[in-house]
Amino acid sequence: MPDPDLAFAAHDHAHCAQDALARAEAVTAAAGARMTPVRRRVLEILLEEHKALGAYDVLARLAVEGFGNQPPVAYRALEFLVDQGLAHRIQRLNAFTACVHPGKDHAPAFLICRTCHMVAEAEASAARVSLDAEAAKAGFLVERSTIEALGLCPNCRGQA
Amino acid sequence: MPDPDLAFAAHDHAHCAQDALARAEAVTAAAGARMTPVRRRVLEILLEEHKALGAYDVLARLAVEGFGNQPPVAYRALEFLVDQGLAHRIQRLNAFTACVHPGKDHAPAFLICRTCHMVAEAEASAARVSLDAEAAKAGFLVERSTIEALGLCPNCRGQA
DNA sequence: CTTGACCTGTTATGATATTACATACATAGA
DNA sequence: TCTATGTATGTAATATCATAACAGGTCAAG
Repeated sequence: MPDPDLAFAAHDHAHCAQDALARAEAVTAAAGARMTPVRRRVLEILLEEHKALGAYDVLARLAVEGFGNQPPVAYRALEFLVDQGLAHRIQRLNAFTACVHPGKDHAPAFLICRTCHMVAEAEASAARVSLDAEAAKAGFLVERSTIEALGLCPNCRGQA
Repeated sequence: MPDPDLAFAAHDHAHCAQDALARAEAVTAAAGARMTPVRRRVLEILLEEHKALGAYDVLARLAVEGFGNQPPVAYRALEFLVDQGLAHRIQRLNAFTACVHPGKDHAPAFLICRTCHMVAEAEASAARVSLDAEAAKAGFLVERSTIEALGLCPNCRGQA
């Protein structure tokens, strides 16, 4: 993860989002998957901010733009994006966020600010190694793991 | 955590559960909290197996036993138990599991078997240290974190 | 024996997610 | 080009998870 925790830092977000979108196109092309209008639009919506959106929030946006307005429309597009590694599901929030580093094979930790609700990705490999090792002691084989932190982002810390 | 990953090992479960219950009484007494019939019963239900139960599963059990049969009855008892550290919420499952080590101040990782659905607690401090450090690099202050692993428990690995 | 805090129960509703089925589209093979 | 096949989308209906708001009951401190 070359640009850690981008989300909290001031950055050219238009560029950030456009870059992620371009990479997403490349990723799906490489995987032989189809980046359809709904899917692209959902990704764009998620990319607008470094926050997590609920499926119904996304759905509402889609509906006014003439896409379907039933839950499966949103859930399917979101599932596709998650499968392709273009978005992540935040368990703690029952919500979804665009991946900032599409293309990289990664399983990040998420830093969720309880005040401004921004969500950043953080490198999680060290934590995962510890977890896998601890699980191995019990004979448990970890296939996937969820690591999410709730707390205060640098900006909100300053204000408190 | 002195008896790591108890859940997956053969053990005298009646004793395990009874011990947890006894400690729970001690914990609540020490906290000046009330271990009422509903709350005790919910804890007992959770202690019957090393699995996670949804609030509505618990509620159904309560209802046939003459307790209230509306969701808040279960959610309130579960919330109480979680607050007291007597139960944990498993985010990934939207479900709850009894704490195996009540009284110890701990924030474990959870090992969730995708086949038999058993849930074990594992030591998470090393992983937490890594996570906190990584977050600190971004200026993020971690207040609480969720670490959950999905995979195969020793028993189910054997069968695969 | 009353007051105040807390617990329980109920109604109602809100929020999140999936199943099932019908229709439309895209692409590879005849 | 046509058409068969897999895949994507749209919709209705329903399942699952969770909370707000309020009424009544219990308990223990003063």
